[in-house]
Amino acid sequence: MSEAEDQVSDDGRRLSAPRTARERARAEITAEILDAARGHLATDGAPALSLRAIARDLGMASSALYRYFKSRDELLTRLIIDAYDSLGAAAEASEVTMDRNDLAGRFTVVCEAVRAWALAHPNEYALIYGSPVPGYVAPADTVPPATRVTTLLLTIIVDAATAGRVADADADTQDTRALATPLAPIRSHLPPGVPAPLVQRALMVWTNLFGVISFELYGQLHQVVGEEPGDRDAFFAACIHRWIRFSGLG
Amino acid sequence: MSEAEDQVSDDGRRLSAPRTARERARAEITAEILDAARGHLATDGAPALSLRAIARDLGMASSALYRYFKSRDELLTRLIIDAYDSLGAAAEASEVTMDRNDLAGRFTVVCEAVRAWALAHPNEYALIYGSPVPGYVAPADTVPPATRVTTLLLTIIVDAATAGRVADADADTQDTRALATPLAPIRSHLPPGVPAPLVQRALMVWTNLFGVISFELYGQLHQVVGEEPGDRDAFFAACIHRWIRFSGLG
DNA sequence: TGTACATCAGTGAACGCGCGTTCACTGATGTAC
DNA sequence: TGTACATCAGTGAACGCGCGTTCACTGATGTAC
Repeated sequence: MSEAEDQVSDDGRRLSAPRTARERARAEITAEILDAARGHLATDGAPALSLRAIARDLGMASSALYRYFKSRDELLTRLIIDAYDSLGAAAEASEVTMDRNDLAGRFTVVCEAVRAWALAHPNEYALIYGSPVPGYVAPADTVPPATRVTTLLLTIIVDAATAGRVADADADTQDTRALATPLAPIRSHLPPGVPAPLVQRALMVWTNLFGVISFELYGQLHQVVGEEPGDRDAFFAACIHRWIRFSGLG
Repeated sequence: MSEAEDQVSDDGRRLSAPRTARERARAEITAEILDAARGHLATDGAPALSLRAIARDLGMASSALYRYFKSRDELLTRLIIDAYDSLGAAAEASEVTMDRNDLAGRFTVVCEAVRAWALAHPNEYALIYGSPVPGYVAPADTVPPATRVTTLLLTIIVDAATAGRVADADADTQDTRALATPLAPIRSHLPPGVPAPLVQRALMVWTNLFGVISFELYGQLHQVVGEEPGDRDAFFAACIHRWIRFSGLG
């Protein structure tokens, strides 16, 4: 690892260069396995993900996969981490294009990026935000990538608070004390001084964002919100609009 | 069917009396199969639900199950319908105990009943509100029981609106026109005259309720909201409090 | 630069398992006369 | 009330399939001298 640093190839493209042909091939085939796995994810869902089916796709013996992943669970873990990272990267990429002072704009593009990613990768979304795969327990290294989107959303709302730009949190203050202990875990990751009621509101927006997207994806909006082009977009836009006001961003 | 009406037994208990021993046995064994299935659901989740495992539990040949259910999918459908009905009944039972005029109270007990049911039946909850079981398509008769909780929640908010008890929906009116088409499906099931922005807010509360519960159940609140006794209760209570205000109930 | 040895990718057979569904059959329960 | 026939529940074997994982082996790639 310490020797395999990034290099710049002759034509100037950046690549995280595996030096030997073996390492290069290994990286490529690992990527092919993951791609094939994501293909099956999209068709059959995570619980039905089969190493043998992936091997068949790639025209190799199923036992060969064990040179790349120790077990089916390790493959699943990798897919989960990659999905969180893919979603996180998409959200972050949208967010950095916005003016730092346009808090409502930053928030809006993050919500839209999350939804767009979910609609484009429904089974990867289900893998990370759907019901857990039975019998699989996510190891600890899935946690950091999982926090990227959460962090992004909370940061925006907290940025507003620290800049003194939050709207009056009205009667919220009445449960400030009741929320101190329950919200302690997340508040320990935030700068000090963010009032608990605001964190509460931010978490509600966060859960609502994924709640709406999950309902849209899993068919729960059937016969509730129209399915014509633009109907769900309009509904989602109206959600964003109200989340911004609810969390004091605009 | 037309002959198998409800009857009252000698000791006064009401039973939907199957007249013959055969019909009685059939009803009992059907119930045992469903109970065993729910047991496996709790352990292994819906995708791994196995007819053979259920048959083993009941000490009968796996082929015997086909006298009760045409296929695994039919069993799943029945479990889904029963789960929606069980949740709906729990919510309705809580709601009717409240004073009709106490809108916030009615709303609160419904939210609490839904969460309590979900925590008590996590895998049945996942069956109906989690990622869909791959390869299974829910038939039309799962739709009516699915609407019970939704109807209940929307009814309360709409009751408030028709009684002129909704708080001013402030700047909401600006997207009244944009929401007309997207929200047409659900509004066709509501009394006329309920303003679109209010329906929008009601749907946001509805999606948020299930979003919060799903996150709690699927472990997404880990390191966000405390896990000590009462922490999640307090967080949820604070959610309810804000939903009531957000939807104009109090 | 060439050779000897170590590392690694990939094979194919096998182990042991579980699954949904069908089918011909037996024996008990219900029904019509 | 008794008998003959039809209906139904349950059996056990079988079909055809798929799965994750292990193992001894071959042949190619990489490395040290």
